[in-house]
Amino acid sequence: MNIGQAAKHSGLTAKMIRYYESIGLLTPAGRGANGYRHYNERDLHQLAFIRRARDLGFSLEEVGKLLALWQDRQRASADVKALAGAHIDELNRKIAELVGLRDTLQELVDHCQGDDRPDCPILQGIESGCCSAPSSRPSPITAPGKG
Amino acid sequence: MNIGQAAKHSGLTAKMIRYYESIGLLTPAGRGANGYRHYNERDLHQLAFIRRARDLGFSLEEVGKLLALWQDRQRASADVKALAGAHIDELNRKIAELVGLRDTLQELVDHCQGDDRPDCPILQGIESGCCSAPSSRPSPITAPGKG
DNA sequence: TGTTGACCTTGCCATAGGGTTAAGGTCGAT
DNA sequence: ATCGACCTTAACCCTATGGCAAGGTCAACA
Repeated sequence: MNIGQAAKHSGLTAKMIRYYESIGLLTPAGRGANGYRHYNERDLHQLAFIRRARDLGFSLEEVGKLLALWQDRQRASADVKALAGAHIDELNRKIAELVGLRDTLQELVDHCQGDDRPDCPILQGIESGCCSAPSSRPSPITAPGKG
Repeated sequence: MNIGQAAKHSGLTAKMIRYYESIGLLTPAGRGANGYRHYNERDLHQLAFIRRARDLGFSLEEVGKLLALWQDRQRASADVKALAGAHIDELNRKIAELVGLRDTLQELVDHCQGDDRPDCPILQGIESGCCSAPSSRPSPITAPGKG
């Protein structure tokens, strides 16, 4: 099976699969005489695993560790649990951060008339740093790619 | 005042200030005979505004719009409120997404013994996509820069 | 005067997670 | 022989920022 078919079956894109191979997340796929990558059932299974781990918000680095554990029949489930637990902690940290931002901003918005006059507590709040400013710079939360 | 001092006073870094200038977020700073940028009180005020808007999680693009509104004495506060409201919506969307991921993952973790045996519902869950998979790919949430 | 160190300049590389496009090779079918 | 659909690598785009390098400037000190 070629990369296009593997992409469709796994829910990834061909680009992603090549990228994952290039960063060593995947062992290089076998190649035909024409240079095309080919994938068997086991490869598909692995791609699907990666896809779902990504869906759960694991970074590629974490996915790599999960893959290693997945393929290690001697693994201790405690290791997996620790990895997942660390990810949950990270998610909780980000959630708390975003909630803090939202609440601060919501407070400003609630005090803004939102009419055609220029007076605006939101701008004043940003200008003067009045409201409970988040303790530190929020971690970089990138805008979604484009949709 | 040179860029280093302006950076310290605003809480940004010199690098950020140059970057903001390069992308047109800031009008180019004045230069001395030696080519050094210099900043006055008004500039500092603007830098501080940007810094606090970033702290509230606005993207640089949004900060640009906020700056324009801030400097427009004819603005309608409704425009500011709309911008802030859209940002709150975006924050809420991201929060809901992260909460969904966390809950799914937490459920898997709760079912894992976490001992030295290899049996692991977490890996099984990822493998089979058993648990309520998030409806779509989570938006890319980058890891924090480095700390 | 010479040197040292702190500061400034520009510019390139890197990050995550790809999207998009380009230039070209391969394949099956007509 | 040619066409479209597929594949290959490569390269540049995005966010927002850190890091590093090579070189110019400046103030202070011997």
